Amino acid sequence: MPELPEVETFVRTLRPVLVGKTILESDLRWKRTLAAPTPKKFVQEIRGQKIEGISRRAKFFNVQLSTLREPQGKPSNLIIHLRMSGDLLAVLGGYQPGTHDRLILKLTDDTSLVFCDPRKFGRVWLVEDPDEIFRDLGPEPLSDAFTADWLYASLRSRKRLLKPLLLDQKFIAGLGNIYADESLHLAKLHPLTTSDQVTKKQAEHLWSAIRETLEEGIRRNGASIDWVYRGGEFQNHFRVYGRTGEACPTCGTKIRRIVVGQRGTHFCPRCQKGK
DNA sequence: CACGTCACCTGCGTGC
DNA sequence: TGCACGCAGGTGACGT
Repeated sequence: MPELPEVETFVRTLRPVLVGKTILESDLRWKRTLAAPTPKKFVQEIRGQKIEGISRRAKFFNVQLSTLREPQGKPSNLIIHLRMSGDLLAVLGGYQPGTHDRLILKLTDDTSLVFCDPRKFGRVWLVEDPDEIFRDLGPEPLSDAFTADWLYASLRSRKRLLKPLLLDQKFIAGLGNIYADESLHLAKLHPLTTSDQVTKKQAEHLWSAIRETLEEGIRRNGASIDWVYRGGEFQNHFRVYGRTGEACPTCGTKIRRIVVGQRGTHFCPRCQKGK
């Protein structure tokens, strides 16, 4: 489900609800959802931990915890990735587990944190050092580290198709299929353009297109599609994603769909030339 | 290093 | 109505 703007929206919604609460009990309902440590260790270690903060890195949640139980308990981090169909919600009052709930954390103040994930692709880690998970990620596209110069140099230094490159989390962290297609359309770049043939000017356009698209996604509280997720309204402002055969908002040409790197890819054949 | 293919999973919409 | 099929917001492990 989520890309950077959706995760960011979740973080902003969950933060005021979760911070300060303590985890009383955990209910791991699908073992493979837990990537590390072992279920036994996880259930033992997470009990009694207090939620100090919640932040985002790329499409990951990082829930920072501190142990109140033992005097020298080490601070740890609950890392969550929703992958395709995951959902994370805080529920007040008695909670009855649903069919697709994979992990439920019972918190103080009669609150539950529910990780629901129909397709079971989502993963949860409990680690001391979040960098263990984040180490190989590329720059945050909304941070100062992501500059037009950096993007230009990085595009030129490899020879990759733009679409799969934008989806590569080691290159830039946080874009997914929707925001990659939308960014390429805004930048007027064909998804099959080879990265080493992008001009400086095009790189600058792509840089601002990525930022604008992500910022608009966040401003609209993310995109809600299909039966998963709710709340956002960016889906009502897609220019190309999921609009195969409809008119390009810029020039009216019919949007085309091709498959690139096994992913559906939407673009305007008139606005996005170059292949 | 870059690319293709498969695997992991369930559920929904479409067309016969 | 039933059923097969294609599609889905992601990523990692392979092989070439």
